[in-house]
Amino acid sequence: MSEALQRARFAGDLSLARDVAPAEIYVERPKDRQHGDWATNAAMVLAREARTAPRQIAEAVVRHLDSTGTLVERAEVAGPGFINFFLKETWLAEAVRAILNSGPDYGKVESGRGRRVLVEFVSANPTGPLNVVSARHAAVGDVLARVLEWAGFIVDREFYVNDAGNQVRMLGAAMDVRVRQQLGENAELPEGAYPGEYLIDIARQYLAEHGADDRPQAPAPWAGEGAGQVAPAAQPAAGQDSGGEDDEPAAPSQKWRRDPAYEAWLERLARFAVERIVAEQQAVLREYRVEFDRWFHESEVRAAGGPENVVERLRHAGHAYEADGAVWIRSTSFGDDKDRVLVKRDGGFTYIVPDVAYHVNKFERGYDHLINLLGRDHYGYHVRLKAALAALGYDPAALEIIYLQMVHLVRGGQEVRMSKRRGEFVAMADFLKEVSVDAARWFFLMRSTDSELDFDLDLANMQTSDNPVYYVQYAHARICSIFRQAQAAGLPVGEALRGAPVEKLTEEPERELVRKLAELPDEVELAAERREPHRMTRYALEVASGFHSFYTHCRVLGDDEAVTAARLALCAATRQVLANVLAIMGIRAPEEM
RNA sequence: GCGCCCGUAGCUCAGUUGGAUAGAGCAGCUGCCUUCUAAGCAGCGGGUCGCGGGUUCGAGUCCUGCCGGGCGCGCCA
Repeated sequence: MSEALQRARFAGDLSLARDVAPAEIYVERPKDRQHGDWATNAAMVLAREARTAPRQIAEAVVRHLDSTGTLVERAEVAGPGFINFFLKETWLAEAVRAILNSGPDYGKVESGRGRRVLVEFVSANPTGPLNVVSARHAAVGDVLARVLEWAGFIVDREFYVNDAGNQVRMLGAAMDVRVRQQLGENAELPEGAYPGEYLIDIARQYLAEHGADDRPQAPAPWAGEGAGQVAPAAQPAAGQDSGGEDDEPAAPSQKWRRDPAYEAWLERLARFAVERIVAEQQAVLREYRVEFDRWFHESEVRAAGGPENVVERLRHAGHAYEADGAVWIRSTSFGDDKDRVLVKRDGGFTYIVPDVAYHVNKFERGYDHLINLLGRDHYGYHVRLKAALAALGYDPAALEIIYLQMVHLVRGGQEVRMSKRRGEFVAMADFLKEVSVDAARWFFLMRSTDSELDFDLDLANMQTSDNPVYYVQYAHARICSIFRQAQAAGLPVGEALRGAPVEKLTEEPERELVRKLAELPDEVELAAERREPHRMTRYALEVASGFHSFYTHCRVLGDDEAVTAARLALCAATRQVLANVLAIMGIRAPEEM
């Protein structure tokens, strides 16, 4: 329909102004119903070039407008030069039929044109359970992926597991201590190790499955006096984690010697722990209705020599150099404000190298576009990553980083501090015992990604009014209830409604509701294009509101057979739209409440 | 210090890339259940869009300078 408007408009324009870039010309739905169903600012944009008053142009355009064969009833010039289009009444009936015909596919659009997109999100470190912050990332990432799918992209969801490097070694060290403690030995966590209680269970499991016979007899490398080699700074901080861990342990001050047997033992312990922790993360995310197409392990990239390859390619391309005993990338040539170390003086890779290798891998898998969701505390990282990828010859514009703002939990009007050190770390699994998945997903989706989010536990838990999730679900349940009654009364339901006399929908609440339902495809397209999944919550509320208003003003099951059939058709269309938009959000559409 | 984000009703936030009279929920007040779910509907009150300049037919939106809050600037990950 908007295409028809475009064509009509251009046909009118041509007689007046010559080629004009239509970039700033748009057609939109006016906020005020007085201003028609659609409006365009074309005349005002053209005014300067045509050196003519906007109203004069608008009037000329309207005179030349040929709307035969379109849904346009008439066009009016208004205000400073807006052209307002009023549609024929029949378009409302057409809209209802279109929804019923498309069913579960209603709202899908083709703006993605089949392009392949990889959305990487959560990617929390495999060193502990997921926290509440990950729940926001999971909801936003998953729904962004769904929105993109509805917009015609081919989407894969991926979770990057940082199961290599120093932090994993620290995990092994913490495991070693927990194992010793299980064996009744007096052991203390080294500085920088993970203090979490969860490792106690995992240590117990390890002993149950493997015993401790292969444990090296030497004292722990961080406890001894004769430290040989300088250990790398070991702050097992957030990694590509979603952030929110503000009280990570400090880096160890003592030296740490490297004993091969001990390193191997730590490696075994760490691998065991990572496996358990990742399995736990997978279970929690599945409960949260987030399914990843792939859990990509950093160790895969490492094993394939990815990091070495990246450094080699950069050297070869002349973008890497040596200084101060380290290897650097000349990222300043690609927009970074300083060069970055690739290979540390001790021979280890900095975090970015395997990460670049991972992104090279993504490109090699044929994706047209990459989207990463990162915590706000990682801001600035994208400059480095893009610089490195550009240096390797990839298009940095194909990588898109979305930063998610912080989450604050609120209970009883008070902020719940999320702090590991103070023992108030809120695990996602515990969080989901308190809040339903539906409510959690909704509340995390509600805000735009670059807005901080206060999660009100009291409100999300409310099973009564005030809770927006229930408001929307209630609308769906109400419709289902109507259909139960209709069916019992032998009225037409399901397929039979396709032939309903929907032109009988003439009451204002009915028309308002239809207009809202007709917006779903546009909403999907906008949400996908602008990466704004939070639009879906807003839209769902508007649909629900439109329905509740219709419901109280227009009796569905009435005396007039034709009106009843038409209203049932409207109910069916509304139920379909609600079901579809809830499906996009991964929230249930209950049949009764 | 440099960079980025945020600042809109008492509170939490929308605001369709610069459009017409700035919206919603919560909180407050007033009405509406003999019939399809009142987990609902209708209405009232509530604003210097942080402050000052600028750009233009037109600014919450763009530019600029301040003010306030947050985050980032490691041979950490």
